Amino acid sequence: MPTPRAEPRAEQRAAGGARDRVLAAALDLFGEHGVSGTSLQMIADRIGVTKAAVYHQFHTKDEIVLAVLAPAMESLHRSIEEAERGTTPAARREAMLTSLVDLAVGNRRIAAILRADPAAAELARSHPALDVGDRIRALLVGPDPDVRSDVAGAMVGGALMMIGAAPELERYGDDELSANLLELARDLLGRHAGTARRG
Amino acid sequence: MPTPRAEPRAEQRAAGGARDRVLAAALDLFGEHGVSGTSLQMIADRIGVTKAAVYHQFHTKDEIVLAVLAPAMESLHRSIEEAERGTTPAARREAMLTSLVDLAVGNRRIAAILRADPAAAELARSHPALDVGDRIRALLVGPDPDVRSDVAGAMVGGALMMIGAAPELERYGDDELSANLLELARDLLGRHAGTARRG
DNA sequence: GTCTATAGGGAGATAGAC
DNA sequence: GTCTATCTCCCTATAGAC
Repeated sequence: MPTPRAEPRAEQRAAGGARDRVLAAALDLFGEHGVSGTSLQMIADRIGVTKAAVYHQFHTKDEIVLAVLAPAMESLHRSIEEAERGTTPAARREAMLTSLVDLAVGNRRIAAILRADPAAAELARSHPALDVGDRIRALLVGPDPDVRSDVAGAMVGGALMMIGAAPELERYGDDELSANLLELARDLLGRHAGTARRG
Repeated sequence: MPTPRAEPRAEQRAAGGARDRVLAAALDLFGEHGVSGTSLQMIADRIGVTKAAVYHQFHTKDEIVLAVLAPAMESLHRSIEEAERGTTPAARREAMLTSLVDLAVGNRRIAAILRADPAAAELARSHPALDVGDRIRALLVGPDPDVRSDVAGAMVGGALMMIGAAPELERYGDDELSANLLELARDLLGRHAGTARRG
């Protein structure tokens, strides 16, 4: 067979090209020091090149942040659209909750980044995927929640955001963690489903 | 009667002295932009003085961060010590949970700061009050938790950290919020109390 | 794709006058 | 307690050679 593309060199194979190595290093460092606390110099040092080499891949720091967050953002967006197609409130809640748990567990470190930086969260909102807090909340607790549902929804959201930062959960695999999170979250949200009347 | 102390001037009365005005501005700005995202220039501008005036009160930025966090840290420390004096696991859990909810609700913005910056969290650990994650966890879920209790404990911890960042909860008063949080957290943690055996 | 070199600005921090 | 002025360092970002 012919060679459609040149073989990547050893350093590139490690993470699939210079661009990907930048993103991998950025993901690490954002998690350790926050986005504001991470400089391009740190990213360059981590992969053993100079700042200028990093700038050849991404022209601004914001581009790097967005590129790190993009896959999770897009996945979240697809999950919301899909959940909104559910025909009953319970079905919509269950679909959103399942996707959210999977997403949070599968991207523990990205959740930690969004948790960890107001600037990053704002940047993410410029992406057509994360001005979606209201849509997620509506899917989880309905359009007009009472206090208790509101608090339960915030607890679930907060818990999912924080799982990446909990050292005692690192020893659990994705499947085990997801199953337990899902069960407890369902419990928290579902307890009063259909009975949430006021007065 | 004599005058034991000079009257504070008008600008000082607003927040009780220059030092307190710095701390108040810092609390605001840390919440808005994170700790790393807040410069001394921003703090100085907010209260209408120069950086040098701020440096007269605190010799480093870290000092400001610690001073902002200190009251909550000390309160947390006292709560842990008190909870550890409980005579049964259930009593210790209940004491810790109650204090934790009160603390988180009463200091929503400080929780947001700790949530929002790895550097701030690390700084806080240098204070003799917040290498205490393990002690809190032991009080909430016992010394040898199963998966489910571990996840439940992390959910409660995460939820409490995030409540300051949830816009939909801002409209609730402290009492209403505390009551609902406490009830739901108790539920999450207590469901399996005494039955958490393995094998 | 990576380098050296550098521009331009804002960061934390200090000195000394008022 | 606050100011002006200044220091040093590191940041993001750019230019141009290899």
